[in-house]
Amino acid sequence: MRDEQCEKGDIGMAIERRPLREQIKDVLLERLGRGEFNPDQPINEVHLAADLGVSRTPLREALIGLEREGIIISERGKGFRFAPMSPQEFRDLTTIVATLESLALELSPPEHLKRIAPELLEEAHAFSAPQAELSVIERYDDEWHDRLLSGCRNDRLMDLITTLKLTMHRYERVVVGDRQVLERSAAEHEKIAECLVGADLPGAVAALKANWESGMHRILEKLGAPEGA
Amino acid sequence: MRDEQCEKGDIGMAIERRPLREQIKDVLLERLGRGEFNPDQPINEVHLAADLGVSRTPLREALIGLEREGIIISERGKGFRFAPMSPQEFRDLTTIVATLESLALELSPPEHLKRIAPELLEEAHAFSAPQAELSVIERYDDEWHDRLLSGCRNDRLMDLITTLKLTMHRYERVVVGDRQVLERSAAEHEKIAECLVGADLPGAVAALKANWESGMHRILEKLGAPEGA
DNA sequence: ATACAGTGTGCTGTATACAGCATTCAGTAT
DNA sequence: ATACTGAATGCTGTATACAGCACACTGTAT
Repeated sequence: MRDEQCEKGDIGMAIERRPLREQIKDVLLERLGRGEFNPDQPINEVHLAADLGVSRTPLREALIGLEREGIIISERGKGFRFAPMSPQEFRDLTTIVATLESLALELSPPEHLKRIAPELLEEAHAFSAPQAELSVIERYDDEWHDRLLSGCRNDRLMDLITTLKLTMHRYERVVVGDRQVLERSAAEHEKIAECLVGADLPGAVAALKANWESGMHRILEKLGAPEGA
Repeated sequence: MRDEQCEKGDIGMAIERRPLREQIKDVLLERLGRGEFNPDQPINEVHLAADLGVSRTPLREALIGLEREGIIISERGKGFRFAPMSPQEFRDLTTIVATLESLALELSPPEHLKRIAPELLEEAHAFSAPQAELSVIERYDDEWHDRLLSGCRNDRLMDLITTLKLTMHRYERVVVGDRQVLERSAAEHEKIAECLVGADLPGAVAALKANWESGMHRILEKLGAPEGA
């Protein structure tokens, strides 16, 4: 952790100082994304702080920061733990994010959507190309959605979507690397983009919601969860 | 702060121990609601901790907890401050909450809505009654909306709505006590309830959104903000 | 008068210490 | 063997200490 800090005194380099708690949050999220922590796993502050090379104080502050994002839960006397995962939670989150992304799309200026629609379509096509590298594919979905919503000027909404997606990434990791699943995703992106090219916003919104709905089913299937509510 | 803790050893009383940081959060929210803190006001941790009778550590933890809820902002080297208020932020939040409440209403079981619709209508009428006490009126809006959405079983959605409303209460305090404004609110509640009594969910959703929209305009007017985006 | 450098002060961010709590283990009674 | 009680241990939540930073003020140069 300390090795990653910028060296003080370098000339010409903008020194960005971030609180340790923010840096710790990033590291924990990265490790979580790599599967180093399990759902419902208790966190031993002393051990983890030693592992990260910091004292317990900024670690606790980082964990409290992640608590509100649904990634960590805490209970007095028992400390912090990684949040459990459940199919119901995933359904709940998907419903919310689909609605919020749809809202962001609706709030986007039409001229902006008109401008980016061809790029979005081209990228959906490119993703389907068999020569695309798998490591590129894995990040494709988030970036495509980011670009789709890049016109939305409601800052709180975009912040909220980002935060909620952080929580959902724990579930999505189940399907990373499944090429067939991601190809279906690209076909759905094409559908959305085609609607935008044709200036059919309601159609695009409906296709976006369908994209989330089918994505939810794919992941629930992988989790071995029943389809019902 | 310490005087508010339960005495250890009382017989027959369930001892609920909550971390100090959670208790501090509650106190800060209450004081904020009473107008004791101003938007954009810096927080002196040493002074505030002394004022609350605790050490800086749980206060910092509480502030970090409130940061995610948009009530506090922090910057390295400058500490914490109460979030500024801006008409644009209020617009953004209102748009989000209106959408999320509408989603919650749509997710509510129809039989539940059918059952509570008459109560909702009755309460909207009761609110219009001139004999209602002003202090009762002030809490009316939140409680009415809570009951309206009491059938929604998406826990994350309800949690999110509650959180976002915490942030919005800073703005709504501007109009508390304005009887005329709140009477218009009740008329809008009646309209929503009437749609539910008539099993017209789309109509209720539209009326709910209109309720938020007009509420937004009322508050923006009070803030002296222009109507444009 | 204005601009710049240095110093002092108060505050912030983090490390460490300590008291209390939750859990586990050992000993005793039935 | 099982149940209960008390002690030990590890961990959590909070208090305190300390180093570094941000800002205001003072003195000096132009």
